[in-house]
Amino acid sequence: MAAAGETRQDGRVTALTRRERLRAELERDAKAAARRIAAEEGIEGLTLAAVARGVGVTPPALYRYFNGRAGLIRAIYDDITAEFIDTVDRAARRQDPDDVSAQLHAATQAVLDWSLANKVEFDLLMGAGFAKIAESEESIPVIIARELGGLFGQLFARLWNEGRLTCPADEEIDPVLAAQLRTYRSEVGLEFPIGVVFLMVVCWRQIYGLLCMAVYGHHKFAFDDLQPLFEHMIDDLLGLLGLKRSPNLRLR
Amino acid sequence: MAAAGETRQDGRVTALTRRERLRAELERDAKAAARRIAAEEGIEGLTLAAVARGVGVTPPALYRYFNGRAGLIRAIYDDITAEFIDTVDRAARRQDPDDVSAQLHAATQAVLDWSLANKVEFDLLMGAGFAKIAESEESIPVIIARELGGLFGQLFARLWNEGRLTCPADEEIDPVLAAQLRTYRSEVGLEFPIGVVFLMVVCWRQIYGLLCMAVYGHHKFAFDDLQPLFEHMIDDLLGLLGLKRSPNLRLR
DNA sequence: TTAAAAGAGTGAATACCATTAACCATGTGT
DNA sequence: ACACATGGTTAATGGTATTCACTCTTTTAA
Repeated sequence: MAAAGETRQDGRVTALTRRERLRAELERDAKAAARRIAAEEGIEGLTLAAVARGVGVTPPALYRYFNGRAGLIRAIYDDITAEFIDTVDRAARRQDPDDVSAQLHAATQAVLDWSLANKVEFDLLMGAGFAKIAESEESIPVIIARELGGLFGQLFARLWNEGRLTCPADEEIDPVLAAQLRTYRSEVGLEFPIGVVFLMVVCWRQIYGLLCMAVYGHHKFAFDDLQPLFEHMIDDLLGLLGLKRSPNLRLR
Repeated sequence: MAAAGETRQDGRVTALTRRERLRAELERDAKAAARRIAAEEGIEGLTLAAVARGVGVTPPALYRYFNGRAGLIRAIYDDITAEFIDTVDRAARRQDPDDVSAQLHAATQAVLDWSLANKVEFDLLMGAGFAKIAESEESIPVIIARELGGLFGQLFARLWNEGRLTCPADEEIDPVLAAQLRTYRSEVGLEFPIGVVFLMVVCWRQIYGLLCMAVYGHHKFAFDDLQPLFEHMIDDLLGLLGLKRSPNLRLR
């Protein structure tokens, strides 16, 4: 019976005790159930009771795994962030490493596609759901900005280093805005002039607008498919960076 | 006691019976309480029980006034829409009637200011809250777009009629996008070429992005005050329309 | 090997909430 | 004065989060 002596000092294989394995499984299943329910019913329909039913356990049991409903949401928030960043990162890496235009294009398209395919998750990461999580936690606000900003920032850095960007000089930027850009730069860990940071923010502001239009759909009555508007936007933005649409774009 | 014979055939003064007056008052108070609670607690904290407490009545009584919680939210949605449009409209009308630049600028600033001062309401009108209401109701999706689109559309119409706009010709626009623009134009009731409609949508996409950044605050860690970014944006957008910032702008 | 400790689940209890139904008081109009 | 519509009540149902006390099992240590 007690033949389960897997736990070795050298953590070679099956270094997990039975309890740890079951715990990991239930935690994984609970988060999966939570995401499925949230996607189907919306975030307000995500109840501990429903998750408990989904994994065949009573609601109080979930308190051994998450800090209540808020803790569960926070837990899937972290998963979703990782998944989102990974998706966008993969889309960029699928391009020719020297084709920055294609990488920017593909990454942006991936952001739109993921957001449309995961509306509830988008709301949690970058919409109203974010605000609720952010007010209770301290470290949250920077996560998504740092990860996504870092990803796009690498591409902007390459453009800057190649001398292909035209952007305002430090002195031309309004002092208040300049201070904000410096804060952003240091939080995200970027290493180019704030004029380039300004370009990033201008691009993001436009992308984000299209994203919210797509996800929240208050113009859905006319713009059911936002791809045409996206095509125009991406050309605009690439132009702003002195680029043209790459002929070698690979969208999976 | 029954001396309340106000109801005349000619509805001159006090054409309201006692019951009607009390009903109107409670409905008004309930909606006011609901908006106060929503602003303080967030939309998910808006419960019928809390509203009932606020107006000194038991929860079931509110069912005589609203179709449950969803009906109450729908009711304040209509109020909020009217208030929002009125606010923006006033800001535009406060300008010189011939100064279209100032009117556009002031209206846009008013949109930002109102959104920041009424984040929960913004979410209801143009964010995640909208999507939830829209899926149950049919007429909803067009309300805010028609009202706001009509308001800005008037100004774009003047610019177009004065021949000051440069925009793509009908043939230059991607057919799918053109169809969407025509749908939008007819729903909102605009009367200029779809190239001008395209300009409107491009502007709105950018404004909306800044709004969502401001309201949902996922860049708040660096851009606490979005006014500097707004200033840049408004110059960009006015430039896109062949305008310059008006020296006669009046922001209340 | 065996006993203590830690962990993970349960059921019961509390306290909210929405919603419906039955019922009662009162204002309204004939 | 009387019938009726209106607007409120209480009670009941069923859903939710959360805490607590308790039990069973696994793990760990003597």
